[in-house]
Amino acid sequence: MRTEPARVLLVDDHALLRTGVANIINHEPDLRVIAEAGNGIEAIEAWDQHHPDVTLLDLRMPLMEGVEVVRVIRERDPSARVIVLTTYDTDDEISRALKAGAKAYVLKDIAADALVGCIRDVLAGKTYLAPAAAAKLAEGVTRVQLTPRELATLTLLADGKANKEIASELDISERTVKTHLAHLFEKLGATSRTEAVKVATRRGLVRLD
Amino acid sequence: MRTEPARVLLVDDHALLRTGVANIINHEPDLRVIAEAGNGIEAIEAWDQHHPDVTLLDLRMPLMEGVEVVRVIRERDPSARVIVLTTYDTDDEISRALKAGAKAYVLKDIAADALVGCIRDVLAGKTYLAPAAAAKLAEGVTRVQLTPRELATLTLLADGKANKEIASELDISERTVKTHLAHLFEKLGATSRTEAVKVATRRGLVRLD
DNA sequence: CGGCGTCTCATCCTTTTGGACGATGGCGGG
DNA sequence: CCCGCCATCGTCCAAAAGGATGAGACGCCG
Repeated sequence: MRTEPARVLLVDDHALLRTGVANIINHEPDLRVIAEAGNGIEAIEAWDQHHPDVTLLDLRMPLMEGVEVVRVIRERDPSARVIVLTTYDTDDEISRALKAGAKAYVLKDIAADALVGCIRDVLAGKTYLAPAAAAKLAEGVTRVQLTPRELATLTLLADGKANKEIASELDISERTVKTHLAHLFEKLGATSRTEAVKVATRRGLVRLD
Repeated sequence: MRTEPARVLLVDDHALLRTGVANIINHEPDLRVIAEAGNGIEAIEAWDQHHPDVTLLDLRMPLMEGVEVVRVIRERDPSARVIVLTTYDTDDEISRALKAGAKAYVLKDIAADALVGCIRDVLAGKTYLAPAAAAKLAEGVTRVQLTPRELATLTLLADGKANKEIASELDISERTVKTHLAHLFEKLGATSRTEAVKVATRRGLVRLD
């Protein structure tokens, strides 16, 4: 006798991609997409309603970020299995997703059978990292750890603000802003603000879009 | 009697999305995917080989940019029909794609039936713009037109280079760099280099990744 | 031919940035 | 209780950036 197929929740803001993935999954006798969601809020609702065996989740969605969704789901059920399926592979996003409790991190250029294999692995209790993602993490052994204030400063910096404006927004002196900036330059290996923004963007610490 | 189904070439570096879209298209009796490609080079090869009735094309691909693919295809056959199917909607990419000869610009969050409708429209000789894309273009009536030197300066600027380095790389005086920068600030509505990078990135004039 | 835009460069000057010292208070862990 | 990390703020100074103003050369288009 055969057991019931594993129940999959599919979350991505691109309907076209959902269709494609759903098709691949439903093609497998042991897997079945039981719900879809197009943003983070819907994802949580769907998860509450269905309690799927595994959730395929995009980061970068409207309304609620993917990492946050992972966190909420794992809060509801610490044994929940979430696979992050995304386009981007900055070391920051990868490590944040894994830290939040994702079991796997795969990129959207993955082949269909590899994705299916990954889902089965995760259902079997294993974890899976896309080679590219693993490499990014490895090189990130020298991971930058920014303090809250440094991150705040960096965010405003990337927004094109001047030191004076940053100081005023954070309600600190311009001198302190310079200190944070000096630390940022140090940690990011940059020598100027524009270079810092470039490096931070590459690493996924801030986003300009 | 019925005519042969229209032949579609599908180009995207995400295999999963190709599967999804192919599935949707092949579901329609009057459409058929006759080839797929995962990057720009393959796309040209496939086009040469098959001369499809319509090409669905992602911008942002490895090896060869989508806009360039549009250009090459339209060079081969000025009546070729290309639909750009992408995730991003910066006014710069939209207008460059249309200028290169794309017949339609749709985003990946489009619904399946809308995509099919768009393909039929284009096959019928019409054009189609995603509402979001159209809006971006409209607001971009005040489109910035950068001169070649300004763009070169902007690119190096976004790479975090100092004026002196930019001057040396472009083989001009630092003074001239400042002039270009001043013009850039003027056109982008920025007052500092970091702000200029932010605005330029948002508009799709440069990319940091 | 006579603008118009682009690219080039200059000088003068102010503001901003970033580096080099240093210094205080708080807080958590060994 | 001390050490290290974080956050805060100072001064002094040199370099970089940016604004004001002006100008010569070239090419294109009406």
